Amino acid sequence: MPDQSFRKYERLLKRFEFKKVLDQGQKKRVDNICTVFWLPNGKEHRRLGIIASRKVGSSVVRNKAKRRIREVFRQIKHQIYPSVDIVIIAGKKTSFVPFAILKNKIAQSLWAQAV
RNA sequence: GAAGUGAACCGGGUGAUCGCUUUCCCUUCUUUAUGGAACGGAAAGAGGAAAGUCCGGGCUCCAUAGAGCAGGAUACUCCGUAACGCGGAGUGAGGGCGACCUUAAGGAAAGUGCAACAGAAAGUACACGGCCUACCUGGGCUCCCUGCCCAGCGGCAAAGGUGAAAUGGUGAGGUAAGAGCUCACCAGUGUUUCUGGUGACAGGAACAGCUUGGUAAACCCUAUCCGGAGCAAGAUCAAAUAGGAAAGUGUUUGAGGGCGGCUCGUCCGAUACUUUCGGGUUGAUUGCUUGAGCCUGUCGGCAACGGCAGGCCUAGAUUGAUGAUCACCGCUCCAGUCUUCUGGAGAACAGGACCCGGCUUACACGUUCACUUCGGUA
RNA sequence: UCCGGAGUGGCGCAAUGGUAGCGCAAUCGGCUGUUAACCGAUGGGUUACAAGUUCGAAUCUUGUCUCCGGAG
Repeated sequence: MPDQSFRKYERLLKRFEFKKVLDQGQKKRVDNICTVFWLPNGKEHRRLGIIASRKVGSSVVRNKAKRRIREVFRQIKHQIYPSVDIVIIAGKKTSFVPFAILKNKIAQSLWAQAV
């Protein structure tokens, strides 16, 4: 059983960290569901940041989108190149597509980047 | 059985695996130490509206929060409450066959304003069309008086049409014509008074004067209440940058400041303000959850609510913790089978951010109680 | 957390208690060989929603919804 934990040092927490990834990283859209940015960070672990603006919906919908993306990252993080910062911008459909589809789509996009 | 009225409740449950936040315990690492980090274990972990931010408080700072003006809010009565614009019980008015519901419900006899169109007139009432010539003046008819006709000076507000609204209504008397001018009854107003009620008010009696329009969710008046800002309040620690430069203005004869405006008062008080140039930080801890707290019982009260006794401890995040997968049970809908099973779909509104009391709004499947009207049967 | 503003035909805007209007757009007709321009006509509104005050409400009052903006 691989480690599926998701601790605080694995997250992006500051405004400038987000800005660096968004400005300098590479971008890919995932089928109207969300948008993924990535940038190598030179550390020994991956870090994830999630953006869910008010356009996505009410606070219930926004929090649900964040939790689902966090869950996907937790399950697939060992398939990703180890030292990279990732920012995912949630879209309106993120909270409503079935979880298996969401997981496959995000995994594919990150897998393609790793190769 | 149908239609309806008013309250109260619920907001799926159990179990498993992985993961998140906080607290406690143990071990290890690090640190002079407080402390910090990691593995493991245990416990706890969103709502009835957490929402809108519409009111009221607690708490913190500004003076132990002061006076007046301005400004704002409220507006039948009594009670409840920390307080309220909230709640309870009543009163008046309006609606409904009824259960019951609605109600910003002080003052128009302090003043200013407003009322389209229509209408004579929309307010110190007026006189379009009308009615009348008793009194007075002039003219005519008439032999004269009496009398008649016309006009004037005047009198009148009954009938007319308009409008949302036109100065009480009906009847009789009265008169030149009329009029609360007088009378009877009715409606309404004011004063005094009796009875009931804590009170709003209700019921009755006497007298007065006949009558005073609507609008204050128009300005306003009256009464009561309100100091300001808000946990990004406030407090502590650490780091970094700077204790900058130039010009102008004011000042111990008091500058300037004390978180909405003005005046006063009071406190602090030696540097303050404006413009231009240049530079830098926005971390950690605390506030932070024991509170007008929740549950049970009992007593007082119609009730809201309050007193007493016992028990309980129940989120504290900061890119912001509740998710993913699975099994079973329960609910709703659809299809098959066929009278109890199988399969599929679905389960709302919605997420704490200092904390409480209310109000308002959103809400799936449902449950319970009390009452009303109509119909049927006995 | 606190504080403002707006909502009227498809679009942009008027109307400060008294018949809901203007421009563009739309539809129809004319002009032209045809289109545009031009000329003439026509339709289109629960004034965001719900209550209330008033004889009468887009306007006044209260509550709600949606959108936009500001301060720290």
